[in-house]
Formats: sequence, structure tokens, C-alpha cells
Amino acid sequence: MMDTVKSDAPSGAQSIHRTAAVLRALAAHAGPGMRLSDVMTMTGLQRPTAHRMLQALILEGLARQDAETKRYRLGPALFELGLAAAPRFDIRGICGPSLDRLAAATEDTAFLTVRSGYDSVCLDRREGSYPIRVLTVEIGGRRPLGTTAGSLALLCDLDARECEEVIAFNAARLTEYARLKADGLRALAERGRTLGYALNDNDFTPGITGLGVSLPPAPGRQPIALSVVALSGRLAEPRRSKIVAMLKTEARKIAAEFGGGATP
Amino acid sequence: MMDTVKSDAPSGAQSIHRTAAVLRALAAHAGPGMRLSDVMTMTGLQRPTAHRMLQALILEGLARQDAETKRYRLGPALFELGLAAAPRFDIRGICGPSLDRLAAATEDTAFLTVRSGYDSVCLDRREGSYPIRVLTVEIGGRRPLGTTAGSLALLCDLDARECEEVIAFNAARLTEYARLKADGLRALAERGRTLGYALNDNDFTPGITGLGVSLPPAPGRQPIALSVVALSGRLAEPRRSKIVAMLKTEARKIAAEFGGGATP
DNA sequence: ACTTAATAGTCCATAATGTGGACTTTGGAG
DNA sequence: CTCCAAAGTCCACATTATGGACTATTAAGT
Repeated sequence: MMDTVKSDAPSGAQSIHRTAAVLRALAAHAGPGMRLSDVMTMTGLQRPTAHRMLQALILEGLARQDAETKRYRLGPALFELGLAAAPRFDIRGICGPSLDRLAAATEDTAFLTVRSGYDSVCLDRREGSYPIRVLTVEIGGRRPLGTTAGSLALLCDLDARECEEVIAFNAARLTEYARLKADGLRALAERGRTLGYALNDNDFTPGITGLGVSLPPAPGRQPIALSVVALSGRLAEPRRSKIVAMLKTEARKIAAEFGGGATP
Repeated sequence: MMDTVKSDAPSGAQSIHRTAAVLRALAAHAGPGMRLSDVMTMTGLQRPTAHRMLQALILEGLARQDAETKRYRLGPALFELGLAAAPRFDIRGICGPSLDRLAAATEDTAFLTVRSGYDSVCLDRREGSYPIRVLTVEIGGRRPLGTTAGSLALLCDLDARECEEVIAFNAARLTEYARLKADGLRALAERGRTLGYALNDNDFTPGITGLGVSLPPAPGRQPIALSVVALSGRLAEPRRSKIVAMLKTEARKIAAEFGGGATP
């Protein structure tokens, strides 16, 4: 079984792990939706199992099925539950001003990214004024950790053991989101650690590059990163260093905000 | 087993129904969090089952436990999944202007509510300028259908069979949210249907009253209601009729908006 | 229009998963 | 220090969920 479900001891909780895996898969393909066979391959579940779980999720409003295309998507109940969770986890208010400044100053696209297990999630984004806009990830979009500039910055912060665990877990699905195999990603992470910022130039979408910086990890707070993505030509030196400096300044400002108010 | 899990045939999906019930319970007590025993009574699960499920949810980031108080809450993964679902289900953008107008004109609190299974969920709210603010439900707050003005308007729209099913299901937990028993709620729903709007004067919080109006139900779109809540004295005739008229006008405007753009 | 291929959906005997009665641990109040 | 309530744990057992094999449906090819 090609297991996309967490490998850790799911003692008496297989079904919850599988359910969560299905929901994550649906979230990762929010746009077009997923066919049953997509869900099967993404989660490693058998056909009847995936089907039965999806039907149950639909009954609970956690998923939906397009009657015409048969494709599955996230359901309204998930949005509603998210709303209840938002007061504790929605940091867009705190980080918004930084994104505004980054997008305004660079004229390119600025992203706010957090870690979520083996994935990263884009929480917010701002478009700059430059006429060619690079919009690689939607708000709410999930990616394997490391396949996006912000995401890569988060991966660089992990210790060797954890980093390897993430890469190993994501190995199979890397190519869906990046022109990378496990060693390529390992190399990117290594370079990021020496540079002090994440430089994502794997050209999955050729001609664009991303710069990512993470907030200094704080206990109890989930890992957060800021990034700017643009046409590669616009991120050559000396502009690159300037943008990295701005990212670091904004990251420090946000970290300071968290120092005051509590964020579980 | 006092079953707070959906009664419909959960064929091969008990665990998903139970999981969803736990998540809904956590969402309904988002503020203070829930103790393990609260989860047990709210869901009808045994202690070891509830505990094991919560631990699994925590592993997936769908729940959290306060290390000090041991209380359980919704986790960050739920906010992240909600973000991915938001583009399809977040109607706050469409309804915001109506809430603004209602809050401004009445000077009281305006709510946007949708149905979610046997519950209603508050999606948005606006405070008016009157110095005494009535804030009965938070954004994201869940209530048994009928225990809130908007919620009651939604209940009134259901056909007899469905209405009775909802009331029967919620009977046990009504008193937690309203000074009502099943027949009391039946009567409120009945009155709402004859009046043409929901009038919530069960005084769970004494001295306040709510007026609710639902959008004409449309196929494929989930049920939506608008409501205004205020000190009872401020909702006597002739003001009451004026506010009801405003609610109906805004409901019509929103319904018209939906006519144009699609809403799954 | 007919054949083939691919995907969705269903059935049911089987065993692995999750269950819950009973027990232990923790922590707070008197 | 003792008592009580709540959290957390263990493990024999049977209910639940599993998946191999089958059917139904839809799309594509000639």
C-alpha cells in the first residue's frame, strides 16, 4: 500500500488518519476537484474504501460531489468549522500589513505560508503592480513542504531528522508540484540553510523564481514564512539581496507582534 | 447510547460520523474549549473512544489540547482546510453590504446565518451604533437549529417531516442554548410560519429579542437567513414591522445577487 | 451504431480495527 | 493527608470497516 497517510503509530485511529488524508487530498486539488481514482492514488486507499469514505463525508457536509462530472470537492461544513477555528489561527490580520509593504515595494507577489504536517499552506497573498503577475499558489493552497519558496524556508528550519522524514514522506508526490526528486529537494534545503534564505529556482514553471524567509521558530507557535515570487530576471543581484533584507525585516516585525499578543 | 451522531444509516462509516460529531461539538464550544467529559456527554461516546479519537485528531492538527487545563479545541488544520473551501462557500462578500445597511439603519446587531445539518452557523455579524450591544453568537458559532432568530427562520422553511426530524434530534441539547423544550420550539416554528418571519423571544438571555428572515430557498444553494437582535423594548411595534420589512428587502437583494453568479 | 476502454459504484465473506468495561493516574479541594 | 472527580490506559472481544471480485455507467474510437 503506497501510504500517503502519516506513518506514525495510528493506534486505534486508522480511520481518522485516512479521513484526514482524504480531506487534505481534496484541499490540495480544490480548483478542479478530484475523481474517485485520483483520491485512490493520492491516498493509497482501495476503491470501495475511498468511495464509502467520500459518501460519508458528503453526508456530513465535509465533501461534495459535482453531479455532472462526478468530481469530489471540499464541502461547506469544512468552511464553517474553519470559521470557528479562525479566531485562534487566522494570522492574516497580523501579517497583512507586511504583505502589503512587500508587494508594494517589490511590485511582485508576496505570500504568507505556514507549515501543516508534511505540507505547507498558503494563508494569504498580495499582488504587486508589475504587469506580469506570478500567482503560483491560491489562498488555502497546499503544497508538499519545500516545493514553494515560503515552503522551502520552513523546510530549512527543521532539524536533519525531521527534514529527512518530510522529504521521504513527500518523495512520491514531489513531481506533481515541482521539477524535483528527493535529492534535488535535499540540495535546495541545504543551500537555503547556508544562504540564510530559501531560493526556489527549480523551474516547475520555467522563468520564475521565489525567495522565502521564515520567522525565527517560537515554541507553541506554528512555523510561518514570508516569500516573494517573480520573474527570474527580476530577482537577480543586487535586487535579490534587497528583497531578502526586506523579507527579513518584515519577518522580524511580525515576530515582534507575536511577542505581545498570545498565539496558540 | 444517547446518540448525538446522525441517525441515518452510517453504513461502513461509523467512524467518520463520530469524527464529524466530535468536530462539531468542539466548534460549538470554541470559546472555553471542552473537557474530555464534555465531549463524552455531547457525543455519547465512551471515555476511551472519545480520548483516542481526540488524540488522533490532535496528531492530524484538527484538534488541540491546552496543556494546562486539558481542554480540547479545534486545531489549525481545520482553519487551513476551511481556507481551501472558502472560495466556494464564503458568501460574506456578497452579504456584507446588506449586513452593513441593517446594522446602520437599526443601530442594532445584524447576523448572517446558514443551515449546517441539524445546526445553524453564524457566518458574519455587524454591530450597530446603539450603546447597548447584543452579541449572542460569535462568527463561526454553532447552535441547534431554531435557538436563534436566523436559525429559527431557517427551521420555519423546512417541511413538516424534516422540521420534526431536526427538533427530535436536538431535543436533548436545546436547554443548553435556549429556554425551550421540543414543544416550545415547535410552537415558535409554527408562529414563524404564520407571521412570515421568525420571532425569537424565548428569553434564554432575558430582555432580548431577535427577528429573522430567510432567503427564498433555492435548489443547490444552502439555506441562508438574515436577522437583527436587540433589546426587546427596541423591537416592539411599529419598529418591528419596519425592521422585518428591511430584512425582507435585503434578503431579496441577496437572492438577486445569487441569481447572477453561481453558488454551489 | 457497435465495440472497447476507463471510471464509478456495489456486494459480502472475512479479519482487522476500534470498542468499552474495568483499572490506574493525576490534580485539586477540604 | 485524604478524598473525590476527572483524565488517561489496558486488553479480550465483536462490531466495523475492509478489499477482492463483480456490475453499471460513461467516454472514446472506428
